[in-house]
Amino acid sequence: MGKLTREAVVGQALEIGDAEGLGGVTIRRLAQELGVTPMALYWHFKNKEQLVVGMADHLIQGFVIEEDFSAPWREQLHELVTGLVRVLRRHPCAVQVVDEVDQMAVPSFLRVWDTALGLAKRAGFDYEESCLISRYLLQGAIALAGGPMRRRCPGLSEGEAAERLRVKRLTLQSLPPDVYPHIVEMAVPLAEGADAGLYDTFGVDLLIGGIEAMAARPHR
Amino acid sequence: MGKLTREAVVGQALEIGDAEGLGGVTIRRLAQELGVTPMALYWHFKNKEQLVVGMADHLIQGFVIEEDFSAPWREQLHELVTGLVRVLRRHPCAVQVVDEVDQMAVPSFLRVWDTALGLAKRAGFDYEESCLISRYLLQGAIALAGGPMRRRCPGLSEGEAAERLRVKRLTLQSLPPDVYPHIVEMAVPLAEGADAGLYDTFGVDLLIGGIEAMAARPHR
DNA sequence: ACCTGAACACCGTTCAAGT
DNA sequence: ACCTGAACACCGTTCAAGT
Repeated sequence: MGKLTREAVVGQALEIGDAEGLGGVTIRRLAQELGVTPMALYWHFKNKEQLVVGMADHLIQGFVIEEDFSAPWREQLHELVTGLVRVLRRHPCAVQVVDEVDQMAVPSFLRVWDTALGLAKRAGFDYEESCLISRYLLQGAIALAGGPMRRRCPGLSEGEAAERLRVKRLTLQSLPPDVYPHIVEMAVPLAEGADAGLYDTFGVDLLIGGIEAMAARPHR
Repeated sequence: MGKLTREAVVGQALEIGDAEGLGGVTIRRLAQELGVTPMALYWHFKNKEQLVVGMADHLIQGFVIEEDFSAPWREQLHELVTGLVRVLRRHPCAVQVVDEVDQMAVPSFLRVWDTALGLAKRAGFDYEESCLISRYLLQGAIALAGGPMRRRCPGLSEGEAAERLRVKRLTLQSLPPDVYPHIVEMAVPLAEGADAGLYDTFGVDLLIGGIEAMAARPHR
């Protein structure tokens, strides 16, 4: 039995989170799977919140965009968003983790944020606006990574997922059509979610498009 | 002691949630404050999840946008988003509730969604795109209502909030400037969050702007 | 129909103690 | 420095039973 390190704990936590959702990540459960007492974890992490911060940091680690000052800012922003989405997609529980955590406490997230801020400034936005823009972008990327309706459900098998989807579709279809006409009509695409490729490109274009529109209009 | 009704339970739950955050809303706590056994609540709600669904439904209840077919769709969309943001702002815990709940299980949320879907169709988007657009809009509105950094912290007094803000600012300012140059530089606006008015109008314009950009470009 | 009592299987965390 | 044991104050939920 190897030593109990911060990385070992975070790794195991991510494994549980990916398999069963963040709800399954528990100090006691974690300790059990690591062959150790629950209280052992408290030497490595101040509390559970810090454990989740560790998970989030590990997740985003290794995503670095080099600031290429020759490329136009819109392309850089595009790359930033698509890159972040791709990184978050690598772990099923990533969005759940990043959503719950205090993002300002996650170093690797702050790095991404810093880059976004720089790009917003370069695009000509002032201080306050750059803050909004950057938050908007990162939040948007996370929402995109939550992706085509596959949200909030790590922790169920192949067949279970298909069954769940069928139930969701039927639920929507059996809604009263006079009060939810469009939802009933579009029950199929709503339940299934869009094609992943379309979803991503469309979503990113939407985000960047909104920002470009703001950049183009006259500031007071 | 009046009777224990669904509404009484939801009302008390919202009161706790507004004062201390959704984390304070507990079956046992709720029962205690209502002068009743925890198990009494299980006659009125199948489980805690359904309680939260009830909270969410109550929150969005009463927000209805009449479909005005004479107005252009962009104005209607604008009104939809600003209206939703305003409704969510009425309760400090609203965003937390709506974020956690399975939105498809909340009737009043489905009504808003249905309206958004109809407007997207009217704007000329096809089925799949309308699904994306509508999700994007509602998710965006919720994120906006989470607002200028006031996120995730119902449940602390006036002074505590000010202190927390000061700490946050200092934390950001004392970050290593060589690795987080822009964050350190913009620590003040980042920590304080933007002016609420600017935040909302800017955010809504960003959302609608992105959609208009997509509507204007040629579809394949 | 509406609520209680007792019990089950969980949580996070603290604090003193061991090696 | 690194981990354990015992205890505290919580959770959600089930199930049989009361009125």
